Amino acid sequence: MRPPTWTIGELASDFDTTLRTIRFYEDKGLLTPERQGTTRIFHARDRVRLQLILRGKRLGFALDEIAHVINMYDNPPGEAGQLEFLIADIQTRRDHLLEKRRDLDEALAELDELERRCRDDLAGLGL
Amino acid sequence: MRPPTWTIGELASDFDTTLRTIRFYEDKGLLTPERQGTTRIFHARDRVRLQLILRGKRLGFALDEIAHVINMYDNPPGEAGQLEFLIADIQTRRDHLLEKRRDLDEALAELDELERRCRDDLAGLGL
DNA sequence: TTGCTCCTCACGTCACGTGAGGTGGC
DNA sequence: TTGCTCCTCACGTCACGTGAGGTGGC
Repeated sequence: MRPPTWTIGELASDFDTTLRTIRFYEDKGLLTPERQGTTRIFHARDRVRLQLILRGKRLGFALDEIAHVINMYDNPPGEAGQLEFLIADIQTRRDHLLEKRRDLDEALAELDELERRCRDDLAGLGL
Repeated sequence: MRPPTWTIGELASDFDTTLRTIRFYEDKGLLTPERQGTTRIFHARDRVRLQLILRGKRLGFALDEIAHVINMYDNPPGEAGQLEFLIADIQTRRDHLLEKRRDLDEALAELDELERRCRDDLAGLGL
């Protein structure tokens, strides 16, 4: 039973992204695939990291920030002061995400309102 | 009673953005401020549009898409076929936003989990 | 041999950031 | 006169997109 591996093309289609993007993340040090000759071989760890990176991007974070977060996640510090610092950091990130959720809910409400207007207009035409 | 107007600096600080960003949006045709000499004067319409643009950006939309949506919003079409097309468009946009909300909730859950691990580690150190 | 997937440059693009240098009214 | 805010280039940056040209195993 070998642990599973993936090619760059498999990861790209699994997560609906591009080869270029994955290579770019490697170039930035966010992914560290094994090599067989020139070809990249990805292991489970990089697969998980890619998923986290892409979700971070969809939420509007910069790559620097994402790198910071997934590295925290990979190895939380062992010292008390650093742990407390990390907990504070988590709190501000949570606040940002909650703000983003308010944005989202407002946008959804406006789409509902716009659809309602459209349906009213349609009904008006139908007379 | 004159209708209110704003300078570029006022809008930038009200919405926590930069002069450069606002000028860039004008350059792209998303904002159309009045001019007094070279100085820009913004009216209520552009203020509202700026708010919508910035929220769209925070949600990760491209400027082209945002332009499309706020123009729909400004003047919904009068013809039945176009109205139905717009309603379908609204539906796919809503789906995208709901997907984004799932991303958000997952990220929030993981932050909670990370914080829990940190607190456990802290408690372990405290013995 | 043909297809398919992989590779490395390297220039282009989108959405601004960041000075450089200058103007206009309290 | 000094400060403040406004202005227009224009080059830099971040996160990739998009070919150009080439390699390697079924």
